[in-house]
Amino acid sequence: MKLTVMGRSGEYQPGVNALDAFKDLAPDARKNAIAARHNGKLVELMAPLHEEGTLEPLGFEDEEARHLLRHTASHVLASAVKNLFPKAKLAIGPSIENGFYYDFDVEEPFQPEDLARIEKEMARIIKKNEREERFTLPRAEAIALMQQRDEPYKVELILDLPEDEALSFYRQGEFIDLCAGPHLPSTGKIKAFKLTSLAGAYWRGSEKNKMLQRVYGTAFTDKADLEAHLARIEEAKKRDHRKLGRELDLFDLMEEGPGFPFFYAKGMVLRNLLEDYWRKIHRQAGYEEIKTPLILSQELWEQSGHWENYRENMYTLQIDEQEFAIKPMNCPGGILAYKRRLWSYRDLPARVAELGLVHRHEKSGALHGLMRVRAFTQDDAHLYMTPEQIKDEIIGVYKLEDRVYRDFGFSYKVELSTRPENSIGSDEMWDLSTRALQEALDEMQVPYTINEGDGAFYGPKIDFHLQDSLGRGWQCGTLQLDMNLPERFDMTYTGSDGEKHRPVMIHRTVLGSMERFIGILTEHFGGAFPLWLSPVQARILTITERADAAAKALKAEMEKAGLRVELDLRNEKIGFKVREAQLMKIPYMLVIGDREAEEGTVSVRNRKGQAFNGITHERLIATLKAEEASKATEQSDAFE
RNA sequence: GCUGGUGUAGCUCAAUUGGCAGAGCAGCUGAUUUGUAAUCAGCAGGUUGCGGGUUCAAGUCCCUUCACCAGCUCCA
Repeated sequence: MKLTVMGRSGEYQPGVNALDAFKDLAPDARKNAIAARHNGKLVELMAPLHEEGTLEPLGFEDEEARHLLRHTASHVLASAVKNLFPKAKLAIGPSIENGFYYDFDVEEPFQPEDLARIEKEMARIIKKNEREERFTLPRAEAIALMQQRDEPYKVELILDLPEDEALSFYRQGEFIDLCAGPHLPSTGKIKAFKLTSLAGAYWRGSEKNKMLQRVYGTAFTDKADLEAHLARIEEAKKRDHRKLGRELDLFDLMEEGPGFPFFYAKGMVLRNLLEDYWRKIHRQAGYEEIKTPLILSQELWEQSGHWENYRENMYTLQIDEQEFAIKPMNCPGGILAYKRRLWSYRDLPARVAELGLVHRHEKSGALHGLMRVRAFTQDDAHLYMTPEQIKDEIIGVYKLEDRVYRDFGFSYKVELSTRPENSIGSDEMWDLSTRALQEALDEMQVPYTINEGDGAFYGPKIDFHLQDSLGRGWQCGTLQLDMNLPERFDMTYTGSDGEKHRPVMIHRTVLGSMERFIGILTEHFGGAFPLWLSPVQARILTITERADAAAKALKAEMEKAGLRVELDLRNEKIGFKVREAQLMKIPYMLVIGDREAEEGTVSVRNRKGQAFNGITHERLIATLKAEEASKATEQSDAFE
């Protein structure tokens, strides 16, 4: 049979493997190959091939090959753990983005010091360059083997696999694991690895199950790549919004208010700028704005279904012997506002926005800076429409979301979440709503993934996910289609036929919550916000006190133009003042000494460290105003 | 909520086998009037997260609790 590698062909017996074919046809590529693609399909290098066709060597740069290498690394980890802790039971150990993990059931949880020991043992296994040998067994023998080796979790896994299939195993020295593969031919290809952390993780991801011990690690073919990866993580930690929030005096959390963030003066400037922007684009998109109460009666929450489905997350209180709850969502209040009067089909669609402060009792372990808090302001909106208007309204919301994320320079991922277990409403309603969302996405040709069973209890939803500095995804925008609450609250509008009809409702957010969005923004820009969002846009630095008058005059002039300016008149050296302004990531430092005071100019230094001398006040203000209006994320070089 | 880890001055971190709680930065005072990332000197700053226990003696060992960090679960 004929195999072609990078344009060169050769004749082979069926059962030849990729390693042998590369030896003849692509000896150079063989060295870096950690896997191969055979007629478009990923194969391991030692797997016998039975079909003729093309064979492509895959190095570490290939994503699938990378996963394969790290999957083998997870086997090395498991085999090292079994050597050191013979009683450890194996659970699962996949490759993940940027690394791998393996879950173990051990009597004593691992300690951080254990990682070094395990790493040492892994290094020994890698040095021995043990072969990964695949073999298959019929189901009964597979179960017997795993029982004999005392691996109850593996037995449980086998019992869930199809009954008529042979099961594949990999042997690596003494170590044997139930595994679909594919793998490296031998452990020696793992040239650089590191165990990064320990954590608990529930067996099969359910908190009803036992908590196992998870060991995380990462692996590369090159030491330098590993170093670079670890350095990148260190660098990303410097962008952590919790650190920057404190350093830049924007916001913080205190022990006295777990999950209840403080916003300081500068953080509020940023927040108010965001709100200004938000109000403007919503006005343009045909929304009106309302505000509903923080506290509403328990009865209302019973009617909405929140009491039944969301109760453990709600804060409650008693007023004059009546039960009330602090709102965890804005919809019931919005619905009451809708029901205050009669509606005509001519009034629809109605788009009603609300910056609504909600409180939710999140579990203590879930809290995370501004990303996951217990009190947050959703940039909520409720859209009421006739069934015919659904698709257009979904598209309208989607376009608004897309436009906003673009304005901030974010890329995002879209997920469609379907009916969860605890839900209200009929099957038909769920079908209809889910299909409407799907059709709208398809019509706009938006790529999305489906998140089965992750919808709101009252309807399916489309979620928009943004990433933080460490690549963790956070849901910000959401678009939820709801045919249930209109039913529950008996919402109506009068149609052209004079009859009462049921409106359809969309719940949506764009930023998600002001808090989370500010957290993401802070990390995205590493605290160096674009000029239009910078709490302080410029700081005037004097060389000596002889420049004080000129500095004050410039500040007044800039403030008149609507710019946010600070003055640093302290008796300090200019280098010191520059350093402090730089650390606060202030976009423009305006230096005034004797020369500038006399000429009526400034020396402009931007955040990137470039300095421009002899800039007139008019030019300075005009340039800054232009950069601000453009919403540019890069600093202006118009001073050159 | 669960598993593991960590809590020392406003911030970043020291403190040997249990033996007098310390440094840098920030703050205050004084001197210095300075040209693009740290001027010098002095002063002050603490129930070592909270509560209990062991001990002649606890930042250090034990228990409880709170908060934070990583992950799991759950979610904007």
